Amino acid sequence: MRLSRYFLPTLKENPAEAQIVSHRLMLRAGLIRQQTAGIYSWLPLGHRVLSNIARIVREEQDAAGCQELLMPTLQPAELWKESGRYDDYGKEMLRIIDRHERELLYGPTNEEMVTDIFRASVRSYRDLPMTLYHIQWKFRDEVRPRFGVMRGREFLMKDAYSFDLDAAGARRSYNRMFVAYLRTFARLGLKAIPMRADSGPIGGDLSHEFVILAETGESQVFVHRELVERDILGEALDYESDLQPIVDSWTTLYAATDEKHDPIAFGALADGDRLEARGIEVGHIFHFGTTYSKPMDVSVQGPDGKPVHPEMGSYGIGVSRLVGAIIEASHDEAGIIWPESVAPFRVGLINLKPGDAAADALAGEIYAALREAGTEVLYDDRDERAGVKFADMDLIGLPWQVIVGPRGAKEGRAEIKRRRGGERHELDKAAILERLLA
RNA sequence: CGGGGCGUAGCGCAGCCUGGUAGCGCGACUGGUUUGGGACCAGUAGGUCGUCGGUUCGAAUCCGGCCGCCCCGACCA
Repeated sequence: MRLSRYFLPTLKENPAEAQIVSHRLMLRAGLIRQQTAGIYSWLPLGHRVLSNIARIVREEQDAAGCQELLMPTLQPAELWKESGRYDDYGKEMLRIIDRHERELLYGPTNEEMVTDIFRASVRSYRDLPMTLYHIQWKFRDEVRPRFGVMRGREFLMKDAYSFDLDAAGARRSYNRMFVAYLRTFARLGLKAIPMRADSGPIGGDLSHEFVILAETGESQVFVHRELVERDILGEALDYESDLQPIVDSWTTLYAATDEKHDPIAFGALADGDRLEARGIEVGHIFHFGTTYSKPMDVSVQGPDGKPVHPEMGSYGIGVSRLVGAIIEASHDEAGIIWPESVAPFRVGLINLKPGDAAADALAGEIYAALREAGTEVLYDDRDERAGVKFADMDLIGLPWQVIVGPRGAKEGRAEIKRRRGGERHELDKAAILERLLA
């Protein structure tokens, strides 16, 4: 993509409404624009990031055996009256009346709807276990939206719902999702720590929040250092196997948000193992048993011919929130530093002097070669001063920069710079391509 | 929902107290000079001063209603 033709409205100054760093950078880097309180448009660059995150979430859900579907944003109120939540949910639920005076609502979550879909078509225990998910916009009419996309009213969320025959099956589904979440956040370049959360009406230990570590996080967290150092992606994984040992290995080490913090237990850890940090919640998994399957009268026929209410769980990831959360966890004074997996482009190619024959030729060749190799590259071919291009490129945070100047170009050389850390090398074209395409 | 703040050009702000017909920086556009870290000179365009009403000869400015946005708290993926 040529930057001269790309819609990338960057801002030199901080918009007054943005207080936290991710919000400021998202506005300045041309990722989003606010439409009204807590509701944002995603500009091309931001949309690419959002799509990349959704793609990774989807890949890991599929790998864990979940099936994607897509439920609507608008839901009939009847479903929520069935479960009893229509009155319970309060003003956070956006209620809508259509032309026929039918009551609708903009879904804040989809337990009722997925349960309705399930009960309409699933009859036998043989169809279980089943986990369905979708990635869809949700709306919660927060009294006070803030922090940009981290706490918007409209937000993109992955929500999954598991159906199992019994509690043991539900635990297996829960464990699969637990591990899938660890992998998902790791692939997004984040350190995510599962933390015990309030358990549901059933009690038990099947509720965890996934909190990523970021210096500017909103809440204080206390964790065993080993949890931060583990590399889940480097571990072999078979979703068909018993995952309980893996889950246990994560849940037995100390990890708590400040509400759940137990200073005595934490204090008992060795000095070097105690880690206090700031965190942002980006996911929540939750077993809730038959909370919906009973009142909504869902059952499948069991092996003995008798009806069974399925055990259910739900599992959320805040996809749009993650864009902000990743920035909170990965930025510097100059701007965003995208992890490679979610970067809107992998390479930013700067031609310092468009119009210079040697620079144009070399930059053009590198651009073509990268594109041919399938690498996403944003080519800054604008007629701007060097400083502007450097500043913009640092701001938008692409992982690699290739800088072609007239002097080096004459000798066939350009500079390659890693955004994270700023390390740079002047190399010839072949060496640059080799580094980027290795 | 309680408390506080703010709405003036695309962005950041001054002007308001003490009414007299709107200004600065950045950005945009044109021309020229520049050219490896947000250049310089000259020129141009761009504002129903959130909105409705009141006071006044005259309102961005004073008074009132409404709308919107931000911050702190309570609440939350």
